[in-house]
Amino acid sequence: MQRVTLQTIADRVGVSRTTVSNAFSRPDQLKEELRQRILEVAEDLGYPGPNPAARTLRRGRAGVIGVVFTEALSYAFADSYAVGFLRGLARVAEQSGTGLHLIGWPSPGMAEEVIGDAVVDGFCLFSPEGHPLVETVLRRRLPVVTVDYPYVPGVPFVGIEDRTAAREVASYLLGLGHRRIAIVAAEPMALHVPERPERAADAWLDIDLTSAAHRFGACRARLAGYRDECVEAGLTWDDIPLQRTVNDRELARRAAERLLDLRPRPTAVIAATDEIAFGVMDVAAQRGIEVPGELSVAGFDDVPAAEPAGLTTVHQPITEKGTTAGRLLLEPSGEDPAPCVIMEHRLVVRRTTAPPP
Amino acid sequence: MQRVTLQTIADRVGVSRTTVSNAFSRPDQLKEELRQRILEVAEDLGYPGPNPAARTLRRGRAGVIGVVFTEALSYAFADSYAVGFLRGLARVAEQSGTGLHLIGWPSPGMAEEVIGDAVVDGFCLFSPEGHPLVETVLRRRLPVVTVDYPYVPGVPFVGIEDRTAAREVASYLLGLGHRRIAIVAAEPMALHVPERPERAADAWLDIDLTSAAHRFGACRARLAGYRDECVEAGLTWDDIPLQRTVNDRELARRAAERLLDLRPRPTAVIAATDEIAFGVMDVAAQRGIEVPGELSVAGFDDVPAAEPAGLTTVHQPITEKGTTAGRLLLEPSGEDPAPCVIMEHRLVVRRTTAPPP
DNA sequence: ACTCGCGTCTGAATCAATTCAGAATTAGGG
DNA sequence: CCCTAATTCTGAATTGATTCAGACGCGAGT
Repeated sequence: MQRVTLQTIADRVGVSRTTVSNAFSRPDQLKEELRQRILEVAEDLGYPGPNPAARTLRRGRAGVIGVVFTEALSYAFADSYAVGFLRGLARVAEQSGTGLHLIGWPSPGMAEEVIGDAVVDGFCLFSPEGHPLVETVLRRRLPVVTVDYPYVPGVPFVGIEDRTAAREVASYLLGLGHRRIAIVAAEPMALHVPERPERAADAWLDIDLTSAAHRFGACRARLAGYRDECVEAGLTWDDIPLQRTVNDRELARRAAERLLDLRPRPTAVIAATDEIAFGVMDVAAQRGIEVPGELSVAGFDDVPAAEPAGLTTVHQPITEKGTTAGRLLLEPSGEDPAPCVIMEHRLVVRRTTAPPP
Repeated sequence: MQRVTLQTIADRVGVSRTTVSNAFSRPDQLKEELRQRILEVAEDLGYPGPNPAARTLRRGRAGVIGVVFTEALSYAFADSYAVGFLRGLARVAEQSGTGLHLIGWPSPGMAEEVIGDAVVDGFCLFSPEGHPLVETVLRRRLPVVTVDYPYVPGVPFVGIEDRTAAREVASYLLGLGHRRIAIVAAEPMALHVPERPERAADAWLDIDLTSAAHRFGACRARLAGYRDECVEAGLTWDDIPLQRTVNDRELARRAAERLLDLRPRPTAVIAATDEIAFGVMDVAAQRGIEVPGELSVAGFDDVPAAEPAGLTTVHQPITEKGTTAGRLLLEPSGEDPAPCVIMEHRLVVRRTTAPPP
């Protein structure tokens, strides 16, 4: 049997295709009686409704925005920061009847195709620092908003002062008297090479300082902030134990193990994200190291689990970032230069930090 | 300026539209040299790549599946059960380069349109018990898989034995010696009317027992299970304190307050979901009621936060449900009758339950 | 009787690609 | 030099709707 289209119905009812189209999309354009008859025939024939692809093609509007993650989606859903962001984004998207098309980066090459094939009206780039996907998305020449770096000229941006906030964390711990501070940095999975020597981080880090102000990722900015503050306090950067990992509790545990194996053991660990901080605390708990008695731990993001866990961290308005990004995308201001929203952050001191023993 | 299409490029290069199309989609169909020239001109003209809507229309395949929630999306992202499920679904979707189109139910009417306009190859209905959206989705006549009820004949299904599992929870608490057991049931937001008298639940509940085995929602099945077990143990159903709420920690607190106000106070509360159980524990903590010393609390789902919280609950394979649903949708077996996957569950006893004081 | 306007409905153009049969060109072998 | 086969490219049909100018009939106003 042939597929049922508007034409099938039109032929059956004895009206034009246009009229059938109107029956579905513009009820005021035809007599109610005829409309009912058309709808009835449509039902009889098992018509699934106007084909969305055809409709989108003609209308030039999809009613969907794409949200692009630089990690696999299955991974994004494990990250409560990403989920909180999505929550905010979903809120504004829903209000305007806009759908959300989620796109992850499961493997090189695959996402490029998905992005090229995404039937969307715009993209939200989530924390895509230095990721090849940025190019792919920009090529589509659709409205874009970037969240958490990089700042691309001409593209609206939502973020916080990561570097400043990071300094505040370091400053607070230094103020408590910590001198043996260790750092766990986060980097995108795509760039993560577990075997690489950790101090190669320096090259990675240096990019921050030499290139244009915003041309680096949030987690690199945080690392730079930690460094600024430590160096200013008189510590030697090269002596500060540093581990790099991805934003995943499980993987972070390995990095934490290496740091807590050091002798003398650090008295404080600064983690670039809460998720990583939890990994550090897991290892501490497992080894019977008391937090904060013997070890202070600080995170970043203030995800929902941070509060019950008593984690000292930097609070940032996660869902508000989502709503803001959504609004920038759905109600483009046409401003020039593109709007660049920097949101508030604040150091939240809880129960995982204390003066060194 | 005109929009740039394949034709624009074709005219400029002096080849046919077909050849330009091939340059993008079938590189093996033309000489590399010509292809390079075409790509160059495309770049010059700012061509954003083949239009996905047109491509989808012609190919008849979108490479996207729709995931339909019966609550607002912003709400789904707050529910770690839903997020865990999505995580599993995303895993298999990504492997086959399939995108995820998330659709919530922000308000009546809106979602219908979004579903009708969704450019997708199939739908996953997430826990849509008795929801009007089910009809809307089925009308699209695309492949569908349902998760957690209702079981629609002919539609593949993934779920667990909610009713049996619920009995196990009740049985366990009864076995500990509890007799003053209270229940907090969950129902979809769409059906939730806060002012309605609680015992009207009976009418709601009775539907379970009179209609076909699977024709009710997961949370109703759970409630039925609690009842079965309590009644069998000799309790009078009408004497058991019952509150209904939606699956939200915040809202659950109100229900919990009402239950913990009762005199004599229940010695155990069974919550239909973990999220609700957390709400109950919040209130208990706030009032200084000791758990499990003075009050036992049991949940359902075993979301990630349940373990650290020590919550006694029913474990179900959340992400596996997602991967299974994804597979049923992406690799349709064509089996008849439609596959109906019932996954394993297991009562996990932790630290929130103990014998009554 | 004529025109104006209104409510309904139609026809043809359009959206931007893919597909497939076949034409034109090139290459190789005898 | 010619025939065959492979390679490279083209034209026309197709995908399923929306859109807009205009046709048609009908009642009201002049």
